[in-house]
Amino acid sequence: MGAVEAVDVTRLPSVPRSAAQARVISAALDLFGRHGVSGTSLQMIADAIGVTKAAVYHQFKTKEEIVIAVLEDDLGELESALDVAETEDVGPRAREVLLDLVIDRVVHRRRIVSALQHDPVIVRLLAKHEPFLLLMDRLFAILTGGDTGAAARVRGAMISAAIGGVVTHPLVVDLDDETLRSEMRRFTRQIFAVTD
Amino acid sequence: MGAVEAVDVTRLPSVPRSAAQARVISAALDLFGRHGVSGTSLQMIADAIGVTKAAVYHQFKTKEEIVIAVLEDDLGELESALDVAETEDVGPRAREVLLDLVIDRVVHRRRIVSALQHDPVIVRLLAKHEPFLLLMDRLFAILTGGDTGAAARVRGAMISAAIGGVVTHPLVVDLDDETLRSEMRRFTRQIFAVTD
DNA sequence: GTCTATATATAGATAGAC
DNA sequence: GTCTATCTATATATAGAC
Repeated sequence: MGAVEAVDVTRLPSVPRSAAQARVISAALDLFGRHGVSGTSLQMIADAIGVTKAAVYHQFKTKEEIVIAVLEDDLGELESALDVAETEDVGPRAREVLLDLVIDRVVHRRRIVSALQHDPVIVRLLAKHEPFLLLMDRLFAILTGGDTGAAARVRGAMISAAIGGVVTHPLVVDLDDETLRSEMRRFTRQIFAVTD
Repeated sequence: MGAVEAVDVTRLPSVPRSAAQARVISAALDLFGRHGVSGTSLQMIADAIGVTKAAVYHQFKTKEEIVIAVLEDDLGELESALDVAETEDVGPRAREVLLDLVIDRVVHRRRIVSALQHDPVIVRLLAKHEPFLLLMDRLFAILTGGDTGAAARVRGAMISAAIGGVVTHPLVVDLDDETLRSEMRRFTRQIFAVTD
């Protein structure tokens, strides 16, 4: 037998993209963030790149494939953050590392994150996407410290929702990234310091 | 001059709805929550009620008018909560009353709230809707206690995002409403008790 | 990899009868 | 208040040339 690479189904597939595919993904990510998936047409994506619809369809057979490609790129970042955090033992230290990485990630892309996270099309897609569900398990394990009681889960869910949602909140739109990031860190730590 | 009712532009218009209009609004609210505004067609709304598209268009001239009607109904609840909270002086007590009312509101409609709040079409609409912006000012004034510093605003925004987002979070989907509500209250109070 | 051209379905919206 | 029928624009998607 030849050297066949074993595929690790517990991890996101890392498909190599052509330059043309990368252009589609980048334009789609921006438009999905601003208009939602349903509010973004193939024509809008094509116009943003400066090609025709047919050229986009040459790269991805369907619109859904574009959505999946966008999500795989996006979730790759989250997977990396989890890999780093898991080098620490499960516990407050791993949680702190993870939250710092996640906060960096959402602040850096604050114009896009919130809308994407709640888009009904994306929510539906991810709910049946096995590698994503495994990522969420890893994320929540660190966030709750393994505690599966109602209190720990509500706390984890609220902090997760807070971090994902705050970056586009009207109350903080005029804050610069650095201020927002540091205040988010400070407040998050304060919460854990007290409720642990 | 006759008895002309003065219109209070600082409050939401309370337009009396016919039964047919109420049916449209109710079906639209449900569908917007599940598919987003862009993902919901007039045909879907008509099918949900059991009439034709033309019948829906007889009640509302455009799709946007339906969205606005849905939001006015929805925000009416928020306005009532603010009216109640503002009978207390601005301060921790008003904040506590407001948060309890808002938590009740989002838990009661947990399947819908989160998607609606982040829908790009709705966000755009509300950003130029004066009565809504005034509601947000009142909400944030109570939430921050009038403190306009970065720390207070990030805290207010995170708590606001946490409450709006937690109710549909995967970590808590299996919790019943009562447990979720009481844990949300407990955690929210704990945060304020420590960070005030 | 990108183009023109086209097929097919469905979107939002209106006219006019009952 | 609801219907049938229809208009126009745009959606996803494909065929085939360069």
